[in-house]
Amino acid sequence: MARAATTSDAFNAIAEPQRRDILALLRAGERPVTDLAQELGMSQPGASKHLRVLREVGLVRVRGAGKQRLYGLDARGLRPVHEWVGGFERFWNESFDRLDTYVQDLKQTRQEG
Amino acid sequence: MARAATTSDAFNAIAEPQRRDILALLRAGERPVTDLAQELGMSQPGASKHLRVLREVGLVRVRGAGKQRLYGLDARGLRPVHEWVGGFERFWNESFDRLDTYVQDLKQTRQEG
DNA sequence: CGATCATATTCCTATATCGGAATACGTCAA
DNA sequence: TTGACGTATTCCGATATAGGAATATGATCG
Repeated sequence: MARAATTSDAFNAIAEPQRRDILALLRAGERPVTDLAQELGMSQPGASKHLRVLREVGLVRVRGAGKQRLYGLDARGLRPVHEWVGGFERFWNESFDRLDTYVQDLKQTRQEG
Repeated sequence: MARAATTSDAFNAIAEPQRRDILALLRAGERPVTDLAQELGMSQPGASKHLRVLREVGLVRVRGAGKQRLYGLDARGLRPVHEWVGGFERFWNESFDRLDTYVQDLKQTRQEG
């Protein structure tokens, strides 16, 4: 098998830097495709494709506005990502000396299972 | 071009669910490959490959212990991820006037695939 | 040395990407 | 309708994956 689809979840969708850039831009409000493409220095089809991925994982919503289609942020899908990564917070806040001690501590008290 | 390498950064490395599982397990302390493989129901070569990716992005470090190699967590690389995602926190916590407006809009306009 | 355990790498295949170019689709204005 | 604009899709090629099987490397001990 190959790598999981970019559309399989938010983790995969935001692995692409350009898609992260798009999401960041959309915090300022809704925008049409061409706007995003120009601002981020990518082609219009390129932007459309990235937006399709973001839409499929639910990180972005579209709304027709005349000739244009306005893309807007829907950040709710990022919450699980934030929570998962947040589960490691104590580990990057600890110094490595303390981390080693902590690890040894765990080894000794691993009886609990 | 193809998708960015899984080893290009933490974002890509943690896009794979099994690698996230490995990292989660390692919070309890260092572990040898076979241990991880068995606990997560994957093959030994499979675990080794995932650990290689994690090591290349610096999320994991190894230390030889006799015949074994103990893998340990180095979560510092997750901090940038946490911070990036955290930049959207107010958007999923917000009461979301804009989103609500948008939803009402949808009811009036036509659907979108 | 030779045997054995622990781990890493290689080879293979099916699949999925990203980007560019060309093109199709959709909507509005005259 | 026609034309023009905004956007989406399709086709293409190069690349890279995850996983299984087989094998290679490494370390320890008798």
